[in-house]
Amino acid sequence: MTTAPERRPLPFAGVEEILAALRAAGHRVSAPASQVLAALFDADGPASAEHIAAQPPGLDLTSVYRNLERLEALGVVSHVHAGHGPGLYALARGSDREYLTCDRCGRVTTLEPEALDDVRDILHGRFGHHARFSHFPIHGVCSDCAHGDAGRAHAHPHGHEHPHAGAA
Amino acid sequence: MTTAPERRPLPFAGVEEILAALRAAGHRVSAPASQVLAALFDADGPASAEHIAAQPPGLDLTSVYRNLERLEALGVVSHVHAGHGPGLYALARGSDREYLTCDRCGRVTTLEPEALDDVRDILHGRFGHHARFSHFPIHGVCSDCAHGDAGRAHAHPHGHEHPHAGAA
DNA sequence: CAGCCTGATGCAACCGGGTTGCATTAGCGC
DNA sequence: GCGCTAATGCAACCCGGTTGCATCAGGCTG
Repeated sequence: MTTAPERRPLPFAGVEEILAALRAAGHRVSAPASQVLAALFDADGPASAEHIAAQPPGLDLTSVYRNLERLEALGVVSHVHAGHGPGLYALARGSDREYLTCDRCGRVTTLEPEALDDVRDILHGRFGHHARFSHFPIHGVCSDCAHGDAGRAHAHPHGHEHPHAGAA
Repeated sequence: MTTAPERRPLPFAGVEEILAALRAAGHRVSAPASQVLAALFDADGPASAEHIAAQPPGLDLTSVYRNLERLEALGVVSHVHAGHGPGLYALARGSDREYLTCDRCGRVTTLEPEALDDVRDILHGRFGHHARFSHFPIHGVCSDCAHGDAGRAHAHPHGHEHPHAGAA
């Protein structure tokens, strides 16, 4: 799951529907698989594999990564690289989400893709570049951090953000 | 040098000027230091530490990283994270460069910062987000890869780009 | 409902990018 | 030329993530 995910996200309603899709794709539904899904449904924003593995009974990290990989191949999950930390995984309901991340507090803001259509148009017109902000987000400083505390913000004063979940 | 570089890039003319600045800052000018600088002047685009270390006599990677760190602290060098691979380092002449990178061929395109002023304005107006594309670039697919080969391109067919130097 | 095939698990080892500790080397100001 | 101290270069380590492999168990099949 290290390369850019280009498969279409699937629309789906609940865990059961996804488990059915897994079985339909020839996969088995094991306890870790459902726990990973449950964690993704619980999270309110992209979450790291480590965060997902830490859900109650305690999952093996390798298994979490392999489940995320399967789910991503199915179009049910996508991941984003928000800075230096671990990749963050989220359910890929409907169309591709795009992200803004704050380099100071680590906040990840999820956007509907249309919200950046004009930006994409500018980049395409000017450079012929087809920009995507879904796998590698737009970095910068969020409004809170910009004026709020004149610099470093609430969450992670070191600039070494450890984002496990952010805003939806 | 793992965090966002926010110091102002210095304008400078040549290696000698930088060496003088190093000495003025209380640093010593050793052979590895000059070799790193020479490699940066030779490269035509951002280069990885490994690439820099591979210059003829062969430098120790640790030393290369430490020199890059010093140079970055001086405002002479900046680095950009272009995807999953290693960080890429370049001379930071004048103002902050910004970057577009192609996820297919690994090409890194360097832009003058004014080239994205309108994009920054949109993002600031719409989300209050102060975007920077100098440390984490805009990802996507370059025009060559987009139509050219209808997909994967010239350089690194695996999508596992190994960018050591790109376009200036 | 038991059996079997095969996919999934969980552990350990490994990998790439980068950092840290530390003894040794060497800049450079005096 | 001396000596102080920064810089080097090696080894060990860290973190995020992947791979190998023996074991376990999901779920189709009879």
